[in-house]
Amino acid sequence: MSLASDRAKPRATEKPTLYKRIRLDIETRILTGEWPPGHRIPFEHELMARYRCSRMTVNKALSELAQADLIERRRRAGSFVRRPQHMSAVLKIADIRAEITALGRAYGYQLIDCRRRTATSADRARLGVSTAGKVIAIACRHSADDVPFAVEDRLIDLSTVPEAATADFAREPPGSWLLHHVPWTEAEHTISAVVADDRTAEALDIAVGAPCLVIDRYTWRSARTVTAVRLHYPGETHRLVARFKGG
Amino acid sequence: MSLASDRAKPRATEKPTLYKRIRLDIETRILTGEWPPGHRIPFEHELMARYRCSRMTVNKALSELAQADLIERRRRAGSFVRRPQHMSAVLKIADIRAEITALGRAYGYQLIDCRRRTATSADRARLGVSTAGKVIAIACRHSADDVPFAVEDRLIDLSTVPEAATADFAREPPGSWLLHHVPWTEAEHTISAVVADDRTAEALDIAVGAPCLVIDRYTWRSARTVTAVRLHYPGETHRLVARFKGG
DNA sequence: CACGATTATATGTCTAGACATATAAGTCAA
DNA sequence: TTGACTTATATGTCTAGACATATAATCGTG
Repeated sequence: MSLASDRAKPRATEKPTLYKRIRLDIETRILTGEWPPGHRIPFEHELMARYRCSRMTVNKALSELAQADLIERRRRAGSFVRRPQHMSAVLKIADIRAEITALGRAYGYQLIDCRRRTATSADRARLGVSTAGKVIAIACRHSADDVPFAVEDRLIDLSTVPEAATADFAREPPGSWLLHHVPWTEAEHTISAVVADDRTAEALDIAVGAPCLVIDRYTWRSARTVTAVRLHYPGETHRLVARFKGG
Repeated sequence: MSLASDRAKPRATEKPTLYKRIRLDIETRILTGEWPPGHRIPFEHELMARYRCSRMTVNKALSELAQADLIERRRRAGSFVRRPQHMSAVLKIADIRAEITALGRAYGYQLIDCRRRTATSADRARLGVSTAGKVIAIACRHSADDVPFAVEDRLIDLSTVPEAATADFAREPPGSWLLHHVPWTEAEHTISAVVADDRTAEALDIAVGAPCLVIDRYTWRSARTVTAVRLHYPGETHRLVARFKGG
C-alpha cells in the first residue's frame, strides 16, 4: 500500500484577483474564529464599498463560499457563517462502466438476478415509500479486465420510472441505463465497512470475512424516489480518494 | 441497521434557473459517459448561442463545474472533461471532539502514545517529505459516552508546525489543537475498508477481524505538509453520510 | 528544420446597471 | 393577542458590454 507515492502535490500560490482576495479575507476570518458560526457577514453593498468594486465581484466571492458550505446565504437576512460540518462528504460517482473504461480497462457486466414484483414491506422501507407499487430488483456484477470490481444490489421504483420496465438489464447495466434515462436531482450516499458474507465473497472472488467498502446510494427525481442501490467493493483494492482545496 | 428511517427526505423541486440547467445538462453528459474524459465542451460562445443567453450565464455554469473538478478550463484551448479519480469525494471533516459533542454525547479522549523523534524513512514517506526533520507521532483514542469511537494514528511535521512541540496532547486531542492553531489550505482523504488487527480491535473494543472504516487524511499548509493521520472507525456502527444536490 | 516572434482566440475578471424573489419586519384589523 | 396583509431589503439571476491574460497556432528567420 503506497499512498505517499501517487499523492498529488499541492499547487503553487498564484496572483490573487480581487474576488479571490475578498473570498480569502472572509475565509481567514472564519477559519481563525474571528467570525464565529452564526456571525453575519457584511452585506454585499457594504463589501462593495469596502473593496470599491461592483456587486457581481463580491457576489462571486460569497457564492463560492456558499458553494463550499462555509457560509449560508439567506434572502433579506444576509450571509452567515455556518457551523462547521461534523462529518459530511460530497460524492460524485459517475457510472461504473464509465469509471472502468476511463481507467483504460475492459468493462465486464454480468446480470445475476432481475425480477419484477409488487413492493414488499422491506422494499418499501428501503425506497422510503409508503404505497405498494411495482419495483424491479436487480443483482449484478461489474468487472474490470475480467477481475470483479463491484457487486450491485438495486431496487428501482417503477411508479417513478415506468420506462424501466422495458429496459434490457441483461445487456445494459441499470446504473448506466438510469443515468441516460432519468437525470436525478438529488442523491444521498452512505459509506460503511463490512466483512464479506458468502454470496458477496463468491461474487467478488475474495475470501469470506475479507473487508468490503459498502456504498449505499439513494436517488430522487423531484421528490420522488428513483432507486436505491448498494454496492460492495473489495476493501483491500478499492479506495475512495477525496481532495479538498481550502485556498 | 436502519438506514431508511433516519434518512433525510428530499426537498421539493424548485424552478431551475438557466445557468443551473446548463450546468445540469453538461453534468449529465459527463456522468453518463456521453462526454468522456478529455472531451472538449462547447465553447462559451457556442453555449451562448445554444441557450440564447449572455456569456456571464454560461460562464457561471462552467465555473461551478470547474470548481467541482468535473471539468478543466484552459485559456485559448477550451474546457475539457476531467478524468474522474475513480470516485471522487469531497470530505469536510471537522474535529472529532466537535462531532461527538454535537451528537449530544460525552466526549472522551485517551492518549495512548506520544513521542517526538527524528523522522524515519517510513515517516518521511508517509509525510511526503524528503528532508529528515523532527516529527511527533501520536496514537490516541476518541470515545463517545465511554464507547470507543475511533482510534487515531498521527504524524505531525515539526518543521512545518514547530509550535506543536509545546502542545499538551495528553490534555487536548491533536486534531483539535491543529485545527485551532494551523489553518490548512489543502487536504486529501482516502477511504478504505479493512478488518481489525489485534491492536485496533483492542482499542476499539471490537472483535479481531471485524470490519473497520479507515480514513487517511493528509493536510498541507501552502505547499508544506502539516500532518498525516489515519483513523479507524468500527465499520458496523460508524457511517459516512453524503448528500449531493443535483439541482 | 529549429526556434523565436507574432497573432488570434478562449477564458478570467470586472462593471453598472436591471428585474425577480424570498422573507424579515412592520402594519392593521379581528 | 393573533393572524393577515404590506413593505422594505438582501440576495439570485441576468445582460451587454469591456479589458486582461494565457496560450495554441501561425509566420518568419537563421
